[in-house]
Amino acid sequence: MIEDDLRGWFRSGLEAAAPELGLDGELPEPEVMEPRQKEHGDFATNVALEVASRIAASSRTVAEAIVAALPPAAFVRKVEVAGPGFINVFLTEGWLHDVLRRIAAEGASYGTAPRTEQRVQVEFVSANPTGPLHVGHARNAVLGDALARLLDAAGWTVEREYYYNDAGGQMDRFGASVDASYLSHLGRPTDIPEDGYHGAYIDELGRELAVEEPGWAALPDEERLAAVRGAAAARVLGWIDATLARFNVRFDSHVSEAALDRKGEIAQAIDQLRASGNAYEAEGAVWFRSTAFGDDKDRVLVRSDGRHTYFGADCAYLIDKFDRGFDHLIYVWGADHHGDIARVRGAAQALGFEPGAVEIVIHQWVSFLRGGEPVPMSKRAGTFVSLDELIDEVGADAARFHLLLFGNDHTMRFDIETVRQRSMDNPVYYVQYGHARIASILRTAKEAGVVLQPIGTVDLAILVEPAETELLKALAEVPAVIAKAAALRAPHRVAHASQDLAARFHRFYTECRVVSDDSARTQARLWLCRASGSVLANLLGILGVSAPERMDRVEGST
RNA sequence: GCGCCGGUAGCUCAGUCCGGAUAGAGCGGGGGACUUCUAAUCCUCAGGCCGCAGGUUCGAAUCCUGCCCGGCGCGCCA
Repeated sequence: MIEDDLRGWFRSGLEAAAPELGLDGELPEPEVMEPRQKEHGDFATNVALEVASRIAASSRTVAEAIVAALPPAAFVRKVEVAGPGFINVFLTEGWLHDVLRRIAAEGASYGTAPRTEQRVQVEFVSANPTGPLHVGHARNAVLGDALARLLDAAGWTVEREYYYNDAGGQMDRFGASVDASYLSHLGRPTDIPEDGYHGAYIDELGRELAVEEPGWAALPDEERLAAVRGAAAARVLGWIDATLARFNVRFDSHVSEAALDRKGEIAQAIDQLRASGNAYEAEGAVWFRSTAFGDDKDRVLVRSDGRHTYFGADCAYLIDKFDRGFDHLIYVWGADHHGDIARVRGAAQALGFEPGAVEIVIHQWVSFLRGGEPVPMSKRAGTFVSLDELIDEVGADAARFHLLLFGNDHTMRFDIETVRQRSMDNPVYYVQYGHARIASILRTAKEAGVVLQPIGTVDLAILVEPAETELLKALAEVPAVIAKAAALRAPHRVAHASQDLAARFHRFYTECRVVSDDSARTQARLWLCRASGSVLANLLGILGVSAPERMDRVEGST
């Protein structure tokens, strides 16, 4: 990457100039930045400003000395000292043309880092199977999925996991609700409990089970309830998977709390905490001493009625995860769970794991609106908008892109009316259109009988128009963007990069005719188009958004 | 009351981690560009006490302190 080359170059200049400047001790790693103003060059460093305060010299003097000590370098056209002591570098276009050759060679892997053995698990969605996914799950699903794709691009070996609590009070209420419907459909009218679930899907489940498993009605209450609850949960999990598949979200594994319990892992985990003195009994319950790990309160592992809490199961689940050999664990949680961070990391530490290996990515809430009006949502009352309906209305691509447009810790608005519009309000179509346009150009060239020559034989040096150069620069930045977005767990940076790349392509399209009588220019520009399309597809791929080969105009889409 | 997250153009948001030069983008508003590879596009103009007040620094949207406003959370709920 050019930035790395420049950083090393600046460092050698700095090191060479250090003795005469009287700089001793550790030298800072020069920061390479892209100046906002073109007059300030292609790249710049402020390293002279950084070190000048350490010695009695003006930062400009320091900058001059560093520049004088810089070794010769290819691609560097001009170096100057500017302002208070910035060192600005102007490059020849050759480095940009090299980027094009690199993209041609690397294709779909351009911008990604080499695969490493570092294994990371991303656990997300993890909604309990008490009902279909609704829009409230959308951001978590998309963020977790995009994060997994992004970390994969950054070289991690990634596994995506869905954990669900199929034991506990909520599941009991869900099971009792379906059971009531089940009995009613078999001629034993039964009211759904007051605190139960009331969506239409409950009745659907009850009816299906009544048809398929009428024999359960003869079982004792406990056994029948367990059978109904288990079968209903399995069906709901099936729905959830189907919905997520439509949303382009897939998992490598599903883990059930009840399974952990059956294997005795939960009891074991709690015993382990007791043995190490990190758990104690009080008020008839078993508590984790999370205050010893920075939490503001101790937390209950086993309630006074003998049932473990979700947190108790979480401890067993932590052991389960680490036992599977992950180097790093990421939990994707909504803002309402930020208070749980300290206890989970505390538990990791108490159980003998490296707490730094447990990372929680929090996202803020989404307000769903329809034409400016808030969409009412209550899961128990069954008045939520399901994720399936959202996908029906706006499409998976538009929903995903919109949800990935903003920083994780920003609350965001999602107006279903706006996002469904194929309008300029909708950046996803802007970016996708860029890709479709490129495909269209390549088709046009093919139909015109233009045969793309091997890139090694094409004179790329004729790509010197400002629109071409700006496009090349955007392509050159992509590896750094992906690396940074991954490091910051910030897929929205990828979304913004895709918009920027699309914008630069659209400008290039407007200003530069690709397929023309000038065959040398046609060849060079076709390679630029190919590279742009390939990189755009890579970026969209990280977002889990499709890169269409064509997009037909829609009526009234101006 | 305590904790976490936001507060940047009329609106929605980048930029804050790791301080740099004249703070960016989209939408909306004004004005332009289609006999040309898709006008779902492009160009141009207007629009900013970067919540407020201090502090650190050669330099602060960015770091520190306090405050204001909004969201979320705060012992055996999930």
